[in-house]
Amino acid sequence: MKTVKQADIIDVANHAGVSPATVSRSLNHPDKVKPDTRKRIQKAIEETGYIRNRAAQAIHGRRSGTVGLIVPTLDNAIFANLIQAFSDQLHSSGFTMLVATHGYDLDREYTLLRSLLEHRVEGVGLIGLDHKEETYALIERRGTPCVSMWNYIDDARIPCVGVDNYQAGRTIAKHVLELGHKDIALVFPEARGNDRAQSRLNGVVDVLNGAHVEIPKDRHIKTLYSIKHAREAATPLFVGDYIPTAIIAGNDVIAQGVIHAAHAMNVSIPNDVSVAGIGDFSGSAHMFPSLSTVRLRPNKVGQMAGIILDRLINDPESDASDHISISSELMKRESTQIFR
Amino acid sequence: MKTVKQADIIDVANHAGVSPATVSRSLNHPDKVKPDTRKRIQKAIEETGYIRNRAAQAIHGRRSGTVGLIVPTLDNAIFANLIQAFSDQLHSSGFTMLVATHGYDLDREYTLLRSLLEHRVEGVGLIGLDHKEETYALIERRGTPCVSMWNYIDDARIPCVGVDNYQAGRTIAKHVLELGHKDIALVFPEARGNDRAQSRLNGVVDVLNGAHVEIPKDRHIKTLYSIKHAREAATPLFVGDYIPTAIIAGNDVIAQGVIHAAHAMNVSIPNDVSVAGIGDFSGSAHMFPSLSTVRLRPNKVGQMAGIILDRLINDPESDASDHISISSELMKRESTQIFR
DNA sequence: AATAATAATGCAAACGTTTTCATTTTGATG
DNA sequence: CATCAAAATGAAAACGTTTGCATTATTATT
Repeated sequence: MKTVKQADIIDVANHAGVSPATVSRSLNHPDKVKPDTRKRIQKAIEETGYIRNRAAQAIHGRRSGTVGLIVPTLDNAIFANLIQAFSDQLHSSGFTMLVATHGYDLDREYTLLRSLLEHRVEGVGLIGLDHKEETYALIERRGTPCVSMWNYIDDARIPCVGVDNYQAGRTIAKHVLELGHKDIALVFPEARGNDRAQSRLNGVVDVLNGAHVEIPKDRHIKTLYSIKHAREAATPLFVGDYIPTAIIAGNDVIAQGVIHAAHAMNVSIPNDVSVAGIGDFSGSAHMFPSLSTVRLRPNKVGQMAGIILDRLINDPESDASDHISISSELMKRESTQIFR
Repeated sequence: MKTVKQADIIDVANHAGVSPATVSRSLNHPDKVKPDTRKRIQKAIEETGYIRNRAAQAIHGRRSGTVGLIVPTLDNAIFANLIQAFSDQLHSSGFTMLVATHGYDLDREYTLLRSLLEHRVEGVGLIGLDHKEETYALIERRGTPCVSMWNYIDDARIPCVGVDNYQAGRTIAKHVLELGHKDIALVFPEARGNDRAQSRLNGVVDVLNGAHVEIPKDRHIKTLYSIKHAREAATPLFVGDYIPTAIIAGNDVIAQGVIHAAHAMNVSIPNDVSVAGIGDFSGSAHMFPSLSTVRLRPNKVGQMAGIILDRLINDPESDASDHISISSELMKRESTQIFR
């Protein structure tokens, strides 16, 4: 590729026989230039192949037209919906999205935030509320509009719109209790450094303890976030006579792993054991048996977060301390049933 | 949020008692400034909370440090792996990724490309090879480094690294034929405007026709890309006596829908009907029955595309016409068996 | 100690736009 | 046709950096 000299605004101006100022105006305030010249300029733009340089605009305190999004990973169905909705919403407000992923490394998250700020993003979206002090400090110091997604917490330090994971945990635990189960096992991802998982777990445990149901240590399994891992991790639950009557999984993927483990051990779901997930991922409704779970509506979260961020950016006077909880709902399906 | 005056390089310079030029050098060519002053500058940067303005750098013909990625949608497991690997690879070369989605609308894709070029991305990644003439023309006119991902075609107009979807189609069709099946049905997404699906379909059909196996019209089902849709679309295949002995699905999601349809109609997989997919999505290995499919290795594609794009950007002399095919492999699992 | 070479720094121009202010053109009004 | 207001345009400064060149400080060499 040879680096061709790209047309700039001056080339266009010369080509159209006007001053650069007029070209600029024609682009940014079309009503301020005579329709006739505007047409001439338009023609010159096409003929020269001119494309505005946003860097040069941005330098004038003008808007960069970008927002940043920092997520742990893209490679995860959980976030896909969320990000897509967030992106769509902001795009409809004229923003382009800069995305960076940190792979659950909070140090890296901080570095990425700095990098996005170098690009002068007008706002940032973050996932969750578990961030380094430096990260919070940087956002506050610069006054960057910011919204946290996915997790909802009452007293969050930054505006957040999310699922109330704690509530979701409570919902599914109540469901299981109401079916009459007492011998309950938990299969959850490691909660440290993952506030979503922690909140769910808290919700579940609080409800169970409230009903005087204790979970012995060997019935609280920790697993990684994959079907395969969950399957392996859950298998010990199905050996011997001491089998729980219900299992609550930290999310639907894990629940699926649990169900596979049960099948492999010739344990019938839900006749022998009820299994419940959290999340209602695409597919959960179509599994066999279909999975009882809690619908979290990530696209609503993303969309709402986009709206909030847009408001924070364009109307800085607006109350910056929004905390929006997107309601979740129990999806009772085949994988849970009454304890006989 | 009140807009605080953010520190610029001059503030830092004053703070450190040096000239702006020295600050700039200290940042960009640290070896060119005395360790002592460098330390002083570093301190001033921290105290003022200075963050470089990349727009101002970019204006100097310096690099913007961004690459653009335009995808149909993020909300799709197919692309998740791919994008993540692409992003990781480029991040390790120091780029930040600008992402935009067009929702399978090629007009919008063109608009997005323009928008990314306004941001002076140093390169762009696209999905597939089906683009508007304007899109190709714009890329060529500006000489923007560009790589197309996911689909591999011999004579592609731009560098591409992808799965050979045609080959994948051939592979799975051969597998089914080798098992002895002759009564074969196809369940594919609409191929128009989707060159990946089209290539797969071509591969399948070519092999079948080569073996003189014809697919009657009513055994070539079209469906949308979702488990639910595929399930509904495939159901008619299982009514009556005239049931195929094998079904090839355009991808694993559709295959899963087909399997659900079969179960619902009391048709046993693979005893009554063999089902094969394409893609080997996460989960396909753990379904019941586990799905025979073709592994496409999207992460390899993303990674390789990142490498190519980096090379195209940093070494413009390099041959720009790379066409890399990532090999796929047959994953024989439980959902297909020999025709008795 | 004087000189030469080298390292460190500063000055000012440049990058591609936008915008303020001044100037010119246009059109309306008397 | 003269005058004035309004509309359209241009000239030049500004934005926050980087960099080539000039200058000054430092170190090595004799």
